[in-house]
Amino acid sequence: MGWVRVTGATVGCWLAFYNPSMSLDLPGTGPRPTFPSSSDMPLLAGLNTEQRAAVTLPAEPALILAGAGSGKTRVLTTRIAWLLQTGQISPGGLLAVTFTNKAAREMMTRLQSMLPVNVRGMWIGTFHGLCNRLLRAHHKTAGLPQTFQILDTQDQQSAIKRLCKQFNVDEERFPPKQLQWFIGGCKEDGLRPGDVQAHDPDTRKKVELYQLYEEQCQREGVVDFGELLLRSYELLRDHAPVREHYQRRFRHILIDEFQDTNKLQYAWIKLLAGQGASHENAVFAVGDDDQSIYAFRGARVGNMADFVREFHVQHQIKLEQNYRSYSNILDSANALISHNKHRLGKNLRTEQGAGEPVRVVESSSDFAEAQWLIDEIKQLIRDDSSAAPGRLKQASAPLGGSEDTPVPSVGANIARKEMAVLYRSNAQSRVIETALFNSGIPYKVYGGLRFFERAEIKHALAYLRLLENPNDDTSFLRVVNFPPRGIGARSIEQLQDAARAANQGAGSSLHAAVNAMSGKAGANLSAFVAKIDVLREQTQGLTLREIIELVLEHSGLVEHYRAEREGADRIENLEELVTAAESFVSIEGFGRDAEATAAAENAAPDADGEVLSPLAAFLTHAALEAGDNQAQDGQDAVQLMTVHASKGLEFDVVFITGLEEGLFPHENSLSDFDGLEEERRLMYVAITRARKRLYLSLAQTRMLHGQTRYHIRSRFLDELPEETLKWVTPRNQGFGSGFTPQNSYGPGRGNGAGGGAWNSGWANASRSDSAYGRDTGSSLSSSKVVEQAQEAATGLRIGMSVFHNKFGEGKVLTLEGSGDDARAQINFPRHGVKWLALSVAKLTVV
DNA sequence: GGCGAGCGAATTTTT
DNA sequence: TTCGCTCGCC
Repeated sequence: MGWVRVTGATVGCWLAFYNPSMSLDLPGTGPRPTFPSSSDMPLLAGLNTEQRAAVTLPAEPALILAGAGSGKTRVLTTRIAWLLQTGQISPGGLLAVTFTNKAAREMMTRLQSMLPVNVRGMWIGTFHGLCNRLLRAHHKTAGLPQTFQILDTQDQQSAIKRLCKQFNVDEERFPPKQLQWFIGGCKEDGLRPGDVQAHDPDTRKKVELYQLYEEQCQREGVVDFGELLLRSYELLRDHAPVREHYQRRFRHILIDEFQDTNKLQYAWIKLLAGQGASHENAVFAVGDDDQSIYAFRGARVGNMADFVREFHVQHQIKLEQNYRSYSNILDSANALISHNKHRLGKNLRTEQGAGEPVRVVESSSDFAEAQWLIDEIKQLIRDDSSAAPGRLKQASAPLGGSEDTPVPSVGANIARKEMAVLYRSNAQSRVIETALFNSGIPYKVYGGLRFFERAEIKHALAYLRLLENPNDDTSFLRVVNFPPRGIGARSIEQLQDAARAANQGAGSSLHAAVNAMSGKAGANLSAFVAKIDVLREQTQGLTLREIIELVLEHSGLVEHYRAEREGADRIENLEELVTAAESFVSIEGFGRDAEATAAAENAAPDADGEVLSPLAAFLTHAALEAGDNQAQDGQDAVQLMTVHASKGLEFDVVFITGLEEGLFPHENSLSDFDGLEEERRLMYVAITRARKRLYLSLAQTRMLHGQTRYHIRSRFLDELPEETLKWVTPRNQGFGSGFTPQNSYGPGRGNGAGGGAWNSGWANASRSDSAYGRDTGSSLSSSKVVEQAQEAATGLRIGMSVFHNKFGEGKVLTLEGSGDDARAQINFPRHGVKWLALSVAKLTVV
């Protein structure tokens, strides 16, 4: 069965992220029914043995190791539904945590389709969403203003930059980026400035800045993402009544993607679960250590093992039955991941047949790779009527069979949106995009700016935030002179000085400091502040929509963009903001509902009883959910994304591109063992996205940072079992042999059995270049001349494989000089890139 | 205050 | 190569 994919429709569940409307049924106060035997329950129909076991586990800590495509989300949601239906828990008594809003939404949508339950009241959401909810309900206890604003990463960076300027920090020595990373890291480890061990001057300085940053945030009434978690962790840790209330309440805690939790998140869960306390709530953790690909941002796979140990987990269930892919694909994935040392151990299996072999294609360049991709995609889209002989229609016969038997071919009639082109890094998409664009194939790239991250939207939000919280200096600075109103850097500097000096040196917000300003600067600033203050008054009692419309008009934003040449899109987005607010309100039903909601929430001890205004709620929503990357879905388009972005998705056809050493695995990750293992897990994720057909592709040369780079093929290709692969282009040993781009794949391709076979060699470089409307011919040939000269002088060629006594086999990357001065840059897979003087080094051509 | 030259950096990313 | 940021000039 397919996955329910929720796209675009962000409706229905916003409330759960910021505004509680839980029912008051606490565990223990509800009925305590007897459980029907599991086989009677329609909920459980269609689950396999392991899935069913997981769903119906008793209320004890459990770890579900859920392989790719094993029905993880289904198990999680069915578990919740089962707990509810069997009366073991009331909707208010469970907590379900996900990493993304999308996952939370999907869970709620599915849950709703299983049970007639009001998911809006349930505590299902992201870590950040739930922490926000806790902090809003207990803002006084947590030491925050009720209307605290949330800084996203951009805001945080500008806040740090501002701080650095103010304290004359040398930004060369302490780049704001690095400080941001440092602060985030401390918070993730649960460390306040006073807790950080600093043994060197640099660290001491950073800690000092961390301290100052905290003070700044506190003064301004803003919290960053890390703070949301840490503050809520501390709230629970330091306030027993609050902690005990929630511990009593959340008898079941379910966590999705457990392998992605960081240290603080795990600690938070332990607190809520009452781990180590007299009674423990049932933590149901679902995850896959093989799909842990976020160590770089703090995820700790080790949490899985810690969880098993610390919670004395008795129930570990592996979901290894895969419902997605054919076995050639799964066997490849299994074989690859078996090269990792640190694993909990798991092997995917399928009842579908072998399916097609995994196709491997080597091209001469990234351009040729893109061109090949286009041709292949065209072939796949093509209607059956024009399909080449040997290509079968989509399988209707029983699936399976070896490579020899007719295989369920996906050779034709594949929807574009069922094809995904994956790459390791975003930079790789460019060439592919250009090629797709020129060939007129619709495509959609994931990544990039999201709706609420767009400059014009952030400007509008800044005005709105100032209405809610005039002390928000980040927002103040963002719009004080946007649209331009004659307030330059000098005025702002003066204002900042005044703010610092205010309150006997304790400092004040910029907004408050405006009074102290005089002269022309003072007049302009006063006018701005007055505008904000008037707007605040004018918007009293208005609906959210009216507030935003008023602000857009009076801020001058719309007017400003109207005068701009390319402002039309921005105005459109601003209009979209009104629409977003509108639907936000209509879905949340602000008003009666919110009152009731707050009342319910305040059942918690020490809860602070105000209702969040619709505007404040909307601003929170905007910060916690940045919105879709690209709104125009609905169109049938080829999907382009990084491997990271593909996690959790699946497609009939998957192209994994750029399988070259240095790219995938990425060179930056090669220095340490863990890095390489994470790259391998990344590759594992990529492979397991494919349902029916998988292509692995690599290019011998690639434009990177404006230079042509030579790569050898990824070690991952060599880690795949030969019998599941089909090398569509000849498999070279190493590299080098026959590096002559004269070969063309010519007109006769695409006629092989099983489809996609291709005659020989690589795409003709000039041909593919012309397809992009670029003429790189001259530069190609001139560099070729140089190459040839060097070849003659050294006896080596770029791309050639050579053998060195100490370093082993390597590939020639660069040649320089001639005669005794001749040297070569050689990439040795085991020893890295070396420069060798050819008069000294003994090299043998392989 | 706006614009253009010049410089440096350039995995992966959600909240 | 290309993007984003800073700096300096008009």
